[in-house]
Amino acid sequence: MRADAERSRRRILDAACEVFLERGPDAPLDAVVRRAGVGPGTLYRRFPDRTALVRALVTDLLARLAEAAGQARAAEPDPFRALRRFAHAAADLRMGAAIVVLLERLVVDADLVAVRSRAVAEVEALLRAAQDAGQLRADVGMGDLVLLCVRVSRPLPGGLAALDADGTLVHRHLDLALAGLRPGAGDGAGGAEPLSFEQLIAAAGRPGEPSPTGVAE
Amino acid sequence: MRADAERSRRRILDAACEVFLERGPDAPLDAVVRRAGVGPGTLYRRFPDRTALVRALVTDLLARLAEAAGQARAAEPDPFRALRRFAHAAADLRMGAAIVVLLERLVVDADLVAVRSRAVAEVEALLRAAQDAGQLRADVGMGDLVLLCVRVSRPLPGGLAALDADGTLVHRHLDLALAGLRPGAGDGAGGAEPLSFEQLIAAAGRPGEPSPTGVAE
DNA sequence: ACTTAAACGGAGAGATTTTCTCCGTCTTTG
DNA sequence: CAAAGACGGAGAAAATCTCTCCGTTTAAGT
Repeated sequence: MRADAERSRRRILDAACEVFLERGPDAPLDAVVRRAGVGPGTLYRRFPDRTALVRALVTDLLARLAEAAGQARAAEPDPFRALRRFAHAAADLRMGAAIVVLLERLVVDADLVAVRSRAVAEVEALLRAAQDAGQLRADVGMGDLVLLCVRVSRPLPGGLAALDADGTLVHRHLDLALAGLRPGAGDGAGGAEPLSFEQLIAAAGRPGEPSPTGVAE
Repeated sequence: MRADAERSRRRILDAACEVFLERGPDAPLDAVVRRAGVGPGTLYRRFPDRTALVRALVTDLLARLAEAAGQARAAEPDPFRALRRFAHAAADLRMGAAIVVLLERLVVDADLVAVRSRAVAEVEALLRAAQDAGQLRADVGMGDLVLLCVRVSRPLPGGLAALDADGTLVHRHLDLALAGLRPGAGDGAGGAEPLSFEQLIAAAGRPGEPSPTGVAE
């Protein structure tokens, strides 16, 4: 692959990540094009249709997510700190959020299952370790962790996004939220069981929700 | 005002709240119409243009927000519990989120300043009381509180919204996040000063951000 | 340097979506 | 039960989005 082609691909993928994150998986590809600073032709040449783009993006992100989790585990002996480092890395890369936004749109084929399983396993290891060490509330599941990351690391709506151009606030709020996951912290977590990853996937894949932005038409 | 007119008005405002929350302040009014289950004529008769609708919505929400804060303060003697009650009420009413999404679009006139000041004062009282009682970290500002509410109570993206049709998860995660605001909790909040309300407003009103969904075009 | 194969940007046709008005019908209220 | 007013929806006009085609530019090998 030619060098400029590779560069374009990256720019498109990065732009798509941001755009889908902000506007949902039905965001105009036109917006991706503008954000990426390439011509429409370039996008459509490389990704024949929306699905191809989404699939490439998800695969890319899941791989990087698994990578980050592994690195966090290797770099931090303390289980909670490892988890925290991972959460921050995930936020930086806009990973959790993008993945969740996008997963629902895809027919999950074998390839995707493979890369997803690897990512889930890595993160689950982090979570388990922290819980086994008694450094993380027992009533917090993978689903809770992922959703927390999604919620905190999503770009703020509208002009508020400008508040956090450099991501300082995301990290600040992520730390605040993580503090709530320590064993001693606060009041019980307002009812309900820990949320598992399976529940998350089940909801995301649920058919019959026509609009991806969640608006019932 | 005729009874059915009043009913339509409410349905439109409620629908607009949800829709703007999910799709940003540029969401098609058409979507509001569909969600509200009224005809386009009805919307455009009552709200001549987008601005009129947004203004009415924001005013309505700010008033309810102030109301909720007052009630929380009256109902709970314990300052942290009062704050917590308020946060849950705000989440239920989708208030914080909607307000923040919308504020930026408006020329802030005297009316709006008045209703906004009242709301801010009420919430600030809650916050101060909790801090003075030593039940809330000192390094948390109004901005942090509001943003936390916004982040946690925003509808989840895409199909994930279905996970939380009844709002159970929002309350669960709100409690987790609030737990992170207790004085003892966790590690320091990843650098940075407390975020004030003024900073929030300044960012929201910042001109030169053409797209309200935050996509640079 | 030069050739060639490949990638690039952007104009623009066609399809789709969104805005907003007009009007015939139905509802509230006195 | 009459009149004033509200309602829904069809649809014209405008805006946006998708996707293709093609002349120009760029990278890589000789």
